[in-house]
Amino acid sequence: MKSRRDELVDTALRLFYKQGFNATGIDKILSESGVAKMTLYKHFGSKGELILAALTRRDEQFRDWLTNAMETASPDPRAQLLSLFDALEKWFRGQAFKDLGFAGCAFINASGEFTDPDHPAHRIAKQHKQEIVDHLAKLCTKAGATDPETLAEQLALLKEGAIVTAHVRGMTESARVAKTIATGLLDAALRA
Amino acid sequence: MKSRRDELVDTALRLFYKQGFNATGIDKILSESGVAKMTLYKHFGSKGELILAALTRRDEQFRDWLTNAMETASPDPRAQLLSLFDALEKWFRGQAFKDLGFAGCAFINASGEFTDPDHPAHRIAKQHKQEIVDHLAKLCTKAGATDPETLAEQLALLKEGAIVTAHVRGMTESARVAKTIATGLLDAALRA
DNA sequence: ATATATACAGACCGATCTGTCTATTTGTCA
DNA sequence: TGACAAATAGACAGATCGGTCTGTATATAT
Repeated sequence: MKSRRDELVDTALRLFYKQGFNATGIDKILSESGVAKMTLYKHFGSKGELILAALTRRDEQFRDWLTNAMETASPDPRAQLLSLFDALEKWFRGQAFKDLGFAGCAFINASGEFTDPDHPAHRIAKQHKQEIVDHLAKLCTKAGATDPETLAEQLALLKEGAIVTAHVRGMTESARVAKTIATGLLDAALRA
Repeated sequence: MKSRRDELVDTALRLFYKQGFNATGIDKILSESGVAKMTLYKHFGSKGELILAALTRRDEQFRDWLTNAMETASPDPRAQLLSLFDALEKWFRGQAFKDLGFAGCAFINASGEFTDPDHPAHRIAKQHKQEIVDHLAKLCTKAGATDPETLAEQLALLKEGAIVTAHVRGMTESARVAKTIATGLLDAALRA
């Protein structure tokens, strides 16, 4: 059973994601979640803190989904790395987070609204991206890459490019474009 | 000598880019540009139209800068394609648009705030990205690629990935990561 | 010099924003 | 049952939002 706090964070995440952070007012989050205003300000000191809580929730949710999708795909680390792009394509098609759909990456969007790198929301976004790179690097090591950090950075860059292309241009095939490039990179890096 | 309209669009672009669209109020644009409110509403029917004008201006400005940087780099189309990533790195370092600096891609940011693909601002963003892909495809053809469209999509995806990585994570080296991958792609595609 | 277009300053409007406050209701546990 | 914590509804404040309006000043061109 969900607490009032969870109800708030989930509703906030959904609205922030679909309509933007600054464009989403507190009152809409309250009415859609059925929570009273004072309850919000008891759990969070301000709208800003609710934004951070929503992003933190998204970080957990997204990384859990991604790591699970990759682990499920195959036991082989190389195949797991490639399955990243299959997972992305499902996401782009709206098959990953049913109540959210696809509206780009919440952390890219947050960085676009809060461009200052020191803004707390931007920091969370940066941290989220870094944790994904770290996860990829571990897999690259397991796969036997001679320079796992560099390979992980390359794969992560392909992932970001695919997300942006899918969102801005509505091109869900971007996942396959990225996967093709990634296949070549893995072929070259794991040949040794 | 700049018209009042240009003054408005330039100021609006700068503020929208650095602070976001929804977070930037009309009054701030007016006070910083020194233009009267009625003048704004004589030239533009609404804030929304000013947003579109600012994005249109950015589209011209950015594509002019990019094509010029690439043409200046070399007469060879293959080298021109690679110089895209050198130009990006200069941009990331704040050496491209002095009054604007680097705060990510204005069109990615716009798509993040206006997630609806049918929103006029999102449409402009999509169009901007498409025109860059088209330009790259022309260069790929000139370079002798057997499948210039696919190669252009790949290079464009690398570009988007580099931009996002540079902005969200503050990693200006992302341009070099992308360039390394692009070099491999060009080697393979132009070997024939 | 007069007509015309353009831009100015700034009051003003209704709506909406975040955040505060009071007073009431609900649920839990002893 | 009674006490206590948590959540409720909703009024309210102060600021800011986008947008309208009035009236004045400036500049150019005939």
